Amino acid sequence: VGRPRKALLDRDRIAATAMELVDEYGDFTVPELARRLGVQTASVYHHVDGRTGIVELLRVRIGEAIDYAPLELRPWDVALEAFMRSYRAAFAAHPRLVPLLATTPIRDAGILAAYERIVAVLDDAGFPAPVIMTALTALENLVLGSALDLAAPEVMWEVPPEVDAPRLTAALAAQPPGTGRADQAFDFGLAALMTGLRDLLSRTGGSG
Amino acid sequence: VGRPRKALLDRDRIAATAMELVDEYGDFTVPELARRLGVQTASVYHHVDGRTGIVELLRVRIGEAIDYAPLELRPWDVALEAFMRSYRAAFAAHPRLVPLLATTPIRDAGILAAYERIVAVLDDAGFPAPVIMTALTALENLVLGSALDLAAPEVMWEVPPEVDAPRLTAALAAQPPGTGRADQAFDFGLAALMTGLRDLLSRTGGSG
DNA sequence: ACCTGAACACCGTTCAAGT
DNA sequence: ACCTGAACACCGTTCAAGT
Repeated sequence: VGRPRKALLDRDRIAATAMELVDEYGDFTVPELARRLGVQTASVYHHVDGRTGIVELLRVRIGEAIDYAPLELRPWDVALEAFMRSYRAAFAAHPRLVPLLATTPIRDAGILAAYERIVAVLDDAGFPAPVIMTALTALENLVLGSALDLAAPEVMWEVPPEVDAPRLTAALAAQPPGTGRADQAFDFGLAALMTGLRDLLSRTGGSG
Repeated sequence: VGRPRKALLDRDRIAATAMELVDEYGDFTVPELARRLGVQTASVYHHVDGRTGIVELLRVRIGEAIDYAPLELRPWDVALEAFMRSYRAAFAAHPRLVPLLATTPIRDAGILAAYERIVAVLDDAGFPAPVIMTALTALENLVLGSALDLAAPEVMWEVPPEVDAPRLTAALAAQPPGTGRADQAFDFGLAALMTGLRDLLSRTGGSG
């Protein structure tokens, strides 16, 4: 009872344990978290700004898991595509966290710095200024939409027996087994967006 | 006190009022809902299967707001693109509902019937069976990712003053004013996916 | 069948009291 | 500064009691 000689808790341990709970149960509560940390619920509040603050810690963690090195690659489309893959991979490591973060995308210094670099890459490549934000938003939507898909149980794509949907059932059966449906959809979407961007550049921008 | 001669509540009024609350506040609680319905909290439970059941009612409502007529159009790409727009428009009418539904996509009879028809359309157009589910998933990801974007406050895309991101700031300033950034990103993404699908068909499928 | 009032377990959060 | 124990408001849900 009273302050221990060495602190029992710190933000890192809180974040790591919350992440464990989300990975296991898809969500967390502060009492649950405290129990796992071997501490009283109220103690947690001395280190973070409420439950919201813990979710923010998890958001930052995901942001830190993104590998920004691909942005150094050239030409622009190789850099962009590789970065988007690393962005999505960070979510894929903790799919059940995605719905908790989905309301508001990551807007920490790391992501903003990455976006600054992406804008520069697109700008230098010759994209017209008015479309750059459109492209960036479309790419982010792709990553978030695909990340949500990772969180959805595969059962979501099963046709209930009482529903008569023979061709949908056949299409489901025709999927390459084992290969992740979600991964393939992301690959397809990313390839399509990249082609769209290259087309756009050759039509409206370029060195001419 | 006791049962009234005519029922005060029904599922439709519950759903409509819950939708009002979500539109206004971005969420709802059962006591809030009961208060607005002029009824005791416990009364609500006689008509729906808990709070989860109410969310399901809202999910169904969104599904019913989708216009399936575009699926009758020809050729296949016109039908598909028009349907995806109507799908997304249903979410756009209640953007703040999206995060509540995001965890699990709509899987009611209407959507399954629509997907059955889309699969048929793609199949008849000549798409190879193994890629049809990939295409369908990519399209759904686009709609859900863009719908989440609708729910995000526009402030999300502001650069905090302490962050040095001049080119991102410039790109934000170069956006066509008034025109929805979210809408344009959806348009771009949809156009890119449609082009990707047409390319895929001409390479792997077709009447040859 | 449908509404009420009371109850229960649980959650997020605060705060005075201790070291 | 950091942990505890107790407290508070609120939420989702249940249930016996009434008509």
